[in-house]
Amino acid sequence: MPKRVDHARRRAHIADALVRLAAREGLHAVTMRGVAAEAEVSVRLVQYYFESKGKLMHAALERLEEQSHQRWSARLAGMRRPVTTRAFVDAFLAEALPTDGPSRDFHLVWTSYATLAMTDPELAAQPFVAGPDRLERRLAEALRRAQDDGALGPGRDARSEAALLLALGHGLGTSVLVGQRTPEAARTILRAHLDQLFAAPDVTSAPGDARKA
Amino acid sequence: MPKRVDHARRRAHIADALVRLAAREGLHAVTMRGVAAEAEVSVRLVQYYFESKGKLMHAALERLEEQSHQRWSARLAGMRRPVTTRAFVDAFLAEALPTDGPSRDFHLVWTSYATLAMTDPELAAQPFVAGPDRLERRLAEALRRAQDDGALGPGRDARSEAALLLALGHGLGTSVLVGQRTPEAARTILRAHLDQLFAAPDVTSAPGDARKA
DNA sequence: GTTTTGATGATACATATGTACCATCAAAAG
DNA sequence: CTTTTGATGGTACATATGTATCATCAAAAC
Repeated sequence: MPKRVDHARRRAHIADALVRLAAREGLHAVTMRGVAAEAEVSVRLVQYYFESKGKLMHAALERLEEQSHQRWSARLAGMRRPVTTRAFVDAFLAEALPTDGPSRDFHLVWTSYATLAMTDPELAAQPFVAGPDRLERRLAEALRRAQDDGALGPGRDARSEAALLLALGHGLGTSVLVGQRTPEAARTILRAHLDQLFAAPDVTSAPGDARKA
Repeated sequence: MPKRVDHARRRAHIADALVRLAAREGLHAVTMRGVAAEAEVSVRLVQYYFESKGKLMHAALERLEEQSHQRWSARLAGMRRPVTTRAFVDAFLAEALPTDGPSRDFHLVWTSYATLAMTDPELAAQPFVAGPDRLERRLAEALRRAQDDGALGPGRDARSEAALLLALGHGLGTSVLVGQRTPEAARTILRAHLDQLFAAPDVTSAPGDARKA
């Protein structure tokens, strides 16, 4: 047998090139030749590791998802224990907004894919439903726990609030990507809402929560 | 002089065809030939009334904006006077979500344009900032009036809440377009938030009766 | 009636793009 | 060494697409 190569590595390299290209020039401008150039490989190689452009697009989307999951896990792992509900939700929001470069790239390309999936039946809409759905369930669960602890305002529906937070995150993220708002402004709005949501009667549950001046 | 034609009418006809096509097969699938076929005219005519594809895209976007403004005005005009703040905001939300067919088409194509504008410097990002900005100011103004009347919960920042509502509307709209949520579910979430926002203090006031000083 | 000119049609052209095909190289197996 | 085969390069081909060019038609102006 001749030289063996780590296929997963090559595929990841090329998929990353696609994401970079899409983040820079738009997903609509992604082409086989463009991806090959960005990855600094020949077009043939892109064909070799991904049968067709459709497969490549799917693979890049899966990689995006994987990376997102990875980033989220890393952030969770880096948090001080025990993780309060407020801290958990704060972390979620920080990840939900396009702040630094990589995050911006991720959100931009992800949004592009989502927009594409609205009409293209080839592109499974599943990732755009399953992913957020899972996050929504986790968030709802966290909020429910907070509610049991009395940290959540009364008359709140955890499920509904979780869905709201997710939608709000996406909406604010879009406004940032379009250039309407700065990440800081978006963050401020989000935090204000959280302060309202977690408006405790008089008790401050855990250390590390932000206080308004 | 030979036969004269209403250029504005022809341009509107073709632009509408583009929007229909984009709503059905995606903005990325919009092509000169496709638009011509959808409008049932020759490609030459599309070239004749719009110099290039870029101009056509710009024109269609402007038309979208115009139609949106038109729909909003019509809804406002159809409301029973006097228009309470809550009713105003409700109307805004109803317009912000993709409910019926035309609304869905509008939001889908508008979102596609916005996604495109994130990377394409040709497409002025201005419409995606100026439009929402204006709406945001109007909303903020309405909320401020409501606050003066005591209809808004205390400790609320009208500006911030207006921005939140706009972002929330977009986020929920996207979740509907992707198929994650039904329009009804989105509407429910939105209404729940509004109920919270307009939660009157223990003052017993008749719902829907926001009197002006 | 002839001319003029706005409106419209058909088509050619250069280019971009996805994909298929053929060739080469090098390392492992015999 | 020879053979085998995974990895890679180069390129041709069919098609789609934006745009330019040539042609036609009909109504208004003379």
